[in-house]
Amino acid sequence: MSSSDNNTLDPVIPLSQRAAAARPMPYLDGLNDEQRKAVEKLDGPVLMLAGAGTGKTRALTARIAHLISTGHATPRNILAVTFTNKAAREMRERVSAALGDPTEGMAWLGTFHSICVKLLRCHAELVGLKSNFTILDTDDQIRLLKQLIEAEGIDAKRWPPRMLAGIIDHWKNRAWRPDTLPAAESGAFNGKGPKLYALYQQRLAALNACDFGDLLLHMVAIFQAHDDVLQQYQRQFAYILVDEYQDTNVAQYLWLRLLAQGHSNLCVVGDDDQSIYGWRGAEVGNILRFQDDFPAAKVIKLEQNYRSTEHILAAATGIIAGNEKRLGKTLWTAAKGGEKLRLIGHWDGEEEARWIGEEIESLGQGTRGLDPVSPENIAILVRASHQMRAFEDRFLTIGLPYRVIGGPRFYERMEIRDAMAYFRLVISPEDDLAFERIVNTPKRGLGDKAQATIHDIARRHGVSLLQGAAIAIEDGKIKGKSAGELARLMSDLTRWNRMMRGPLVQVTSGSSAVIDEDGGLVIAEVEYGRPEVSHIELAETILEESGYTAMWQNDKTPEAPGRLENLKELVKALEQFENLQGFLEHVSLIMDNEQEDGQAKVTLMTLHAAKGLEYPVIFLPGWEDGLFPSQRAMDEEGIKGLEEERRLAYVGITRAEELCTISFAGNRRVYGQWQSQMPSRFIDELPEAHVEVLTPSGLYGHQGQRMGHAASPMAQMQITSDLPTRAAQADAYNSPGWRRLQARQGQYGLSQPRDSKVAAVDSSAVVDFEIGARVFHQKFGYGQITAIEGDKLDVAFDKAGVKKVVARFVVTAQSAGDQPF
DNA sequence: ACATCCATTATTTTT
DNA sequence: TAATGGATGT
Repeated sequence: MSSSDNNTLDPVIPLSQRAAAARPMPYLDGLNDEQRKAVEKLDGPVLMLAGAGTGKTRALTARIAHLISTGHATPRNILAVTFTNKAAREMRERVSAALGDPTEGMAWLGTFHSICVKLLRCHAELVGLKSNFTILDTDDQIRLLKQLIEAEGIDAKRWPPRMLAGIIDHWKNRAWRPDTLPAAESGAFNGKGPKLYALYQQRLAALNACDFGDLLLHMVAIFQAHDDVLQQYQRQFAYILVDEYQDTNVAQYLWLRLLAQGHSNLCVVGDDDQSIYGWRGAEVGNILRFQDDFPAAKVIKLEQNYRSTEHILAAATGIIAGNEKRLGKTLWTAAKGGEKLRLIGHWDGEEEARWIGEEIESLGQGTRGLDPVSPENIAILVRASHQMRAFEDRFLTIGLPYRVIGGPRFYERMEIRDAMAYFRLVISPEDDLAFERIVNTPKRGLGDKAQATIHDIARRHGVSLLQGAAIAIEDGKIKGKSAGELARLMSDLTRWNRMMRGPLVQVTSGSSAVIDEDGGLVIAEVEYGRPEVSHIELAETILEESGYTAMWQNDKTPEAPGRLENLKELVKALEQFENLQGFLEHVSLIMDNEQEDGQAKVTLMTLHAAKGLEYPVIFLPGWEDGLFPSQRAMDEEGIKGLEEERRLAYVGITRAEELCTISFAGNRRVYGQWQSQMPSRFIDELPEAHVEVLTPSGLYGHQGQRMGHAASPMAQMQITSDLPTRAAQADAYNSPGWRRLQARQGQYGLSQPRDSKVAAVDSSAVVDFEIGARVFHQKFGYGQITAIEGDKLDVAFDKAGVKKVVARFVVTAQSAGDQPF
């Protein structure tokens, strides 16, 4: 927008805006037309459909900058919601950069949860909480549920607390409270679900606590029941922006709708094709229905992709086209050329890992005319985390540095949670869950019996467990060594609490009477200002004096040093906070602990964890039916599940900038059992014109020989015939792609299983098998054919049991020499 | 109260 | 296979 335009601006545009338009808006530079529309359409509902790699974060941050710099809103009038802290942080940084000014304000940029905590602390009393309520994490939640289940006399083994937690979570995602639970849910958890849900909520209220789901649910309840509060925030949040809208659940949807009601200045950004969290309550319907909810909505599609080559985009587009319910977008790129997506099959999972390891090494050298690729530009994306093991094993043996993203979060680790329980108990002595966690950690001789006693007494007196413990000792219910240890713990807690609150200074004149924490009357004056020690020193003291550090120092298990390391990390993390309270306040919501040591590493993660990320080189292993798409997703959710899996495939492929390699294995160990695998049905959905098939170094040549670099140019070929588009068809081995792969292997004279004494089975050999014939399989050993279906055989193996195997993985026993190796 | 053994059961995960 | 958790034994 050049300044000369100002004079010709439509007079309808307010002066403020015209004046503002005269100011430089660098954040608008370089936006494409669609992005720009999304940025400039500030009022009214906007649905920004942003495909992968289309610069949505850029558009979103520019929009915020535009809102502010045109004077439409001040930072505190903008509500910007994300799903993860990482996304929030990133957005905050980019808004600051766009405005060329460290954003003061933007107080309401954060995750759904962090924003709700903030709001709920102000209005907690409206849902029967105190504003200092604690937030339970999954672990606390499960322990609490377990108690409730057992109290109901239900067998916790048949009806595991985890399951109930899942059910309650699901209900909360749907914004169902115990009193509004649909009748259809009454049978949940053996019919006890609804009752336990109600009990659980009661228990939470009594503990002055809530879980993650409650944060939203309580706010929705408050907004629904207290119009004045709702109106206050409707006025305050004049403009609302939501990132990853396709991931919102019902509760989040309701929350947003309540807030946006009225002004409707709601801009949601998302991609229905990247909705991969249905299993945890996300409703794709929210984004699909947006135009119905807000008929005036302006829909803007961002389709120009700035990330990937045209082949990669075409492959992704081909895959996602298999889904029915879509808003419909087609990614395109201005950049031409690049590598086709590569496809390769392997004998088994280990070979797949070996091949990828070698491929990464050779990419590092620069191969196939590509520039050398450093490991940090490479990621391996798996469907399920157990698939990572093969890669870790392999990378460890070849010394390839890697990092794993995901896995248990820092603050979920046992030692971190223990330490935090100590802190919690120091701060709030009535935190029963924290007390339970650490009474006997380290061991203080307080076993089940002693703990039950304390529980009992506390309940009878209607006091906290800590106070109950004191009574138990006084009454002599706990005696001897245990009593001594317990008393020591209690006095320690009191002492640490004093250290935290600062010294009590005796005053000679003008003294005042104060009731102290233990209920005693003291003549004292609290000196505000400096506590005796910093919260960091206090934390160290607590861990030291409680014997917690010593416990791990004496532990001889291999993970003990790591745990001590983590404790040090924890203490270090405290530096970012003013005090322990501040730390605990935020730790349950914030704290993704990703420290880098600067070494270039290959990244290993799940497809889910990869959403939003991009890498020049991506490997997508394990594309086998049952693994990916996951059997369970298909069994439990049917077509819906399959479509979500397909979106996952789409997400995976679109992470790649330059090179994307999909692979699968013919055999894989599943739960310790070797299983014959069929290539993923998604493989045949790839548009062949954009795929290059790499002949495996040998579906049979799995052992011994290192064939140099497996992707030798000689072995490359391209598919030229048509792949029919087909929906899920059971037998992938009949697919043209697979048949061609087979044919090619024959042609290139692949090596045989080392232990087999015969030539490769050509495809005509399939018909030679008969029921009852004795056969040999490289992995399963010898066995007898019990059934033949097309090219799949049911074989009763001598050792491995009955398996369905593909005929080409089997040779006749005679030709193999029917002797065990 | 603690150690050891056996049975069970296996996605995806943020807050 | 391998990790976990609960029951059993010392």
